[in-house]
Amino acid sequence: MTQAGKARTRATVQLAPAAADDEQGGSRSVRRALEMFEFLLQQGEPATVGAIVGALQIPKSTAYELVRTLTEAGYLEPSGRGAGLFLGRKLFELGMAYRGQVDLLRDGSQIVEELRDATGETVQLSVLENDMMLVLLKEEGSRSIRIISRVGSRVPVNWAAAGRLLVSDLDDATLGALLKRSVRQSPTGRSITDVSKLIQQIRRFRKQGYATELNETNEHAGCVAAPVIDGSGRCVAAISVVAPEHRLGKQNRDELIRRVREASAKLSGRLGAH
Amino acid sequence: MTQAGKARTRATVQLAPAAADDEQGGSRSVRRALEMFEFLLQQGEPATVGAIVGALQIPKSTAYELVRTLTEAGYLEPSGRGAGLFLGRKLFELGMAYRGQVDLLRDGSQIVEELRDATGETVQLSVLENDMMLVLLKEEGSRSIRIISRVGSRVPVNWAAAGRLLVSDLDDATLGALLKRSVRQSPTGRSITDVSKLIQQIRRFRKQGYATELNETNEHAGCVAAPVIDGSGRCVAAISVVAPEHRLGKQNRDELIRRVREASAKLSGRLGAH
DNA sequence: CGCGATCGTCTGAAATATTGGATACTGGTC
DNA sequence: GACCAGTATCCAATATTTCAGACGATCGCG
Repeated sequence: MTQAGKARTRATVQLAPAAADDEQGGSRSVRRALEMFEFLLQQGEPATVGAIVGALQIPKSTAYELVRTLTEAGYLEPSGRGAGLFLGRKLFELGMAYRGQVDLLRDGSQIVEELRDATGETVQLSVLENDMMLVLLKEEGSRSIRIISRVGSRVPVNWAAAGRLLVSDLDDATLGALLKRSVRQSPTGRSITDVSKLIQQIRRFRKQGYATELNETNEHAGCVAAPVIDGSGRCVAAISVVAPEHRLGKQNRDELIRRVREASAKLSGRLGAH
Repeated sequence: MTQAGKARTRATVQLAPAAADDEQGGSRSVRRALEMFEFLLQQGEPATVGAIVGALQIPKSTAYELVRTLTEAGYLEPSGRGAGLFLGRKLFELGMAYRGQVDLLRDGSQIVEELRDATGETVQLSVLENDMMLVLLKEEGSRSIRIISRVGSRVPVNWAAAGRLLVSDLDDATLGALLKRSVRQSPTGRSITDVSKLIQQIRRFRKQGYATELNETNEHAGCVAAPVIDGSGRCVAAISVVAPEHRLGKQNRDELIRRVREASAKLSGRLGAH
């Protein structure tokens, strides 16, 4: 067999720096299907097959074939209005099944909503994944503010109060390495990027039992976060409230801190923390 | 008659939906990956690769390959404790994205929870899909009862009060045909299976604005349901409360009916019904 | 300790999906 | 009515995945 080597004749279009998750091996079509999901997830809105082809750089015919398979199975569906496809209902069902299986989410989604209702602000539940903070749940407050993170988005841990709590379990060496890898300057340029300073701050937040942040990732907004601790004592998540600056005066802030800590303690209790 | 202008060049065989999800064509690996999801969804609990191989009847090597691809991408993940795999977090993220896009679910999940909190009973939101009733959302009540349907499960419309409302839009002919195809005897053997009787009952329920059922699918339990109507006047979903028989005495039942109707009216309003 | 059972990886031949381009079909514009 | 741009399907050659079974690694158990 002329095993023509692996000369990956990549269509030369060396566009983007090639996403890191460009693993290879295994079924190609499956990876592509997954990429389609992620593309739509990021978009946050329906896209036409043409758009998908453009974004993912895959052949038209293949894309149509894939789309058909996924659509028939309910994993994609034609957007209600307008043209284009979006994620399908089946994915919702699967997501709910996942939630039902995972304590953190099953109990967390309820507590996050309670906190949202109690404060009127946007509340998030985040975890650490791959050195970054991942927003798992978000409930919009009544007065919604533009916040940087959508559900599913990943941001460096130094961009948010919650992120700093999530890594507060690590020992100095590990933490330092993680920070060195992942720290980025925030949109507003106000977050701490110096690793040793960050470590100090993180230690303080942990001891304190909550963390706060103002204007670091978002002009005129800040957040208050508290750690969720599981049965083994590890910080597995953080609950945070995002609020506009003018509602973060001392009085309101103290109130928010109290409520956030209360909520995260409640969730920690449900996870078996003592 | 639509001018037949050009004879259908290619008899576009958009054949019947074929209840069986045994479609073929398109990427095999993708279909298999999807089957794995559905298998885990049905199981409701983690499974080993071996179990999956057995259930889906696919070659071992292929299964491992697929599992690896899916696991690396976060669509499957090793179950916390014990061995086995389960649905992964990514699916949760996608599910939430879907929810965020669909009014029915975005608003519905909130309203369902409110109703659960108000009544303490298990509340469901269901839709019609492929002749069957599909439970999209479920919130367990404080005193949980064994109910036949999990989220994602499909049951014949004659098994539940909600199901009967979901088909109440259809005209007699269509409704009759649907019933003839899909009606099954319920677990307790108590639900109506006679098509013309069912149609009568359905018409009555629709006029009444709510439906009830007792012991038909579940000994010692019953449910109360009300229709969710969208902007165009169609019944797109139904909210139902499941309760143990002893809490369905006239008084309690009337109270539940009132609350369910209230909740579904509220959701209908959010969807643009007038 | 050795046994059987399950888990997980690996291999090259066989089966299958993928690909680019041709080809219709749609809908809107001049 | 002709035309363009975008959408969607079809085709045969080819590259890729799939498959069966062999193999090593683990695990549980008497």
